[in-house]
Amino acid sequence: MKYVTIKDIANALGISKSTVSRALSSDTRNVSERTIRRVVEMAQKMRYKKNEMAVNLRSRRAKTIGIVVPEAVTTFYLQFTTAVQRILQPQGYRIILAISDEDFLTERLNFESFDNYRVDGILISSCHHRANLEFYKEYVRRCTPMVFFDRTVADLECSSVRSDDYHSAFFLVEHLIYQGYRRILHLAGPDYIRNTSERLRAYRDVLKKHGIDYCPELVVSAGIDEVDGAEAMNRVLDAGIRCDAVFCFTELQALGAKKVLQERAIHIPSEMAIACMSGTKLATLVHPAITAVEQPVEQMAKEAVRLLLSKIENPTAPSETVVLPANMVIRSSTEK
Amino acid sequence: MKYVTIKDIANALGISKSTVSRALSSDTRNVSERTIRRVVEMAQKMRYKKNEMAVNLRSRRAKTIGIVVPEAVTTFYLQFTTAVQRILQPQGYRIILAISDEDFLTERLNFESFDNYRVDGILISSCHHRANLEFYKEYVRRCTPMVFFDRTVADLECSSVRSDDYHSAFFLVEHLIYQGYRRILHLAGPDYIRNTSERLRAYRDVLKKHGIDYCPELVVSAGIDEVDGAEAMNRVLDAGIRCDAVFCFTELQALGAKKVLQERAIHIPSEMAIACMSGTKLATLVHPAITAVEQPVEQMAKEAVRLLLSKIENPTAPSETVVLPANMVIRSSTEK
DNA sequence: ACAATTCCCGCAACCGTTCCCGGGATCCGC
DNA sequence: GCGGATCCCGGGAACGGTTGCGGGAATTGT
Repeated sequence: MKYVTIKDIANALGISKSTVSRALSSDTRNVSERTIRRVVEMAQKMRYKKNEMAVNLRSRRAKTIGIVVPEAVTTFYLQFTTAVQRILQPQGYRIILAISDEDFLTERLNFESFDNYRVDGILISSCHHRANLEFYKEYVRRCTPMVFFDRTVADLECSSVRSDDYHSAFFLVEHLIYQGYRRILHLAGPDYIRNTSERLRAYRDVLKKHGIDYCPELVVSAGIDEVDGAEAMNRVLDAGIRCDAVFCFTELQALGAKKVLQERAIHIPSEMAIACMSGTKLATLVHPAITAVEQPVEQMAKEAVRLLLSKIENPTAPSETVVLPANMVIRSSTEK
Repeated sequence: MKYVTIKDIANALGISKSTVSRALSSDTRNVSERTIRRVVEMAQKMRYKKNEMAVNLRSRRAKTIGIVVPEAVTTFYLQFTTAVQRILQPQGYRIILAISDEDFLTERLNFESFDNYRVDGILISSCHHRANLEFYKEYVRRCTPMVFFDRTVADLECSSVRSDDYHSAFFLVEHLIYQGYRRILHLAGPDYIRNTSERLRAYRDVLKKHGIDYCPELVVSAGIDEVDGAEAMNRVLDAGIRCDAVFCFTELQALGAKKVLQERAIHIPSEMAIACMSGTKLATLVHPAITAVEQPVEQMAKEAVRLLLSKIENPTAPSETVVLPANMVIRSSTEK
């Protein structure tokens, strides 16, 4: 458990620790080949491991990126994290992941912890787009390198990456209409997520475009997970509200709703279509597979990393907002 | 971007940095109440944030736990991580997560990186139970506090936590038999995962117990994910191999197999039952819901943390192997 | 009034590494 | 043989905290 230090190596070889340090970073013009060989061999023999903490303190760079995600139930954030890791690991960065568990106080704690730890930069998907606004602003003011992704925040002078929610929602709903569905139920998201209003706006705009009246009873607020989706679906059916398609805010909602439909022996898609935003592999795994809008995870990770690295290099660089197109994948749940 | 240090506070107040340090840790018997108040106020005003790296270096403790997981596709490891975080965060620990992506070289890199970083302890689920054996042994020999969980490793003098694979697999297969299924297909796991042989052994033992002949063609190796499961299922059906139930190594395999069955209009569970190990919420979300063995995640996290903390306190403490019972949840996919 | 104790605070070393600076040795050219 | 460049190496100050030790001032006891 006692770790060997460069001082130990220096003593063993009877040279100074500065030389050892230089030898280990193979600074060829300041230390002879022979010495390098001797040091490297001794380091190997003594099983020396560089203490990263000391390096970080000295260099004032942690070589670490923090990622704050709202939850770890959906695989989306993990795919994102994995993608970021694949890009940044070869560049010598460590990735720290913190899960806010949909609680904005935990999120704040996680964020502060990263900052105390002097990470080089932070990627964050906010779990509440208003509650922590002032908190974020403070960090933005202090030029902490940070980039929002997926669940971004309005009114903030900060780089962000998200997919084009409005248009993809628009196309998705319009697809339902083209398939002949008319009374489209919308399981909306909670109001603390910014995307909720975007998707609702798209929904209304599509109806207007196609001359369909907007019925308030066809829009129900339904949380984000499968329990929320199932409950909402049951409420609607029990209330006798007539509809022939469901447009869900999340994939989990859709799975919950789908299960309710199947248990009630309502056939998908002939009696009721189902489609959702935020689709992942899950939507393809079930039967029937669900038509969904999928976020371009890899692409988002790539852009987020690019923006973050640019902020790290120059904290006062102008912010950038990247909006990526999302893919709509049509599957059997909406093919009449 | 320039962070305030205790030295800055000391200068601003015209006192020494030792006093500031003591005041900030509210060392009441070595610094006066008045000074503490002045320091705390000034710290607040100057937006001082303690540099954790410096503290760690000095105290020689990173107050950090590293978790190495094989993949982040299944939610199991994230639930585990979330659970660990919930236990350890209140105790002032940070959690670092590294994803090996089922690659043992990446795993090695991740592990070494944690060690270089002098984390207090490491929780690891191995992605290959043989490839890195010598590597692990070296760390065990050096008394690095580490605990294996879920995918554990044999022949290693190290604490570990896993669920009782053999018995739960046994019960699961036996359940199929009690339901009247006789020709049970086993989609086995890859041989680099230790559990593969355990589950296969259980499968054979159940058959023997019930006097059913073991047919080699009913055991096919099938990777771990849904693509593997679907391919294997297709191969078996195309080869005309007769069976009336499928016992899957993983949940994803089961979902892949289930999809193939449904696409071929083979009814579940009347024509073919399906059951799997490593079940999560996913198994409940699909229709019909899949009978599965679920690992006691929270319990595993609790035990893993307990074992790890004990190793951290006393690195030479004797190792312990904890085997927890897993739950079998019977669902409609196996009810004839 | 004086010794003993208590109370605060500053000095300086330390954690393990990097890196600037300076100095001795060797080499080259003239 | 001498000035200057080049090559290696050691000393020591950082990075930002914590902590043992010691000392001066204030308080207490007799």
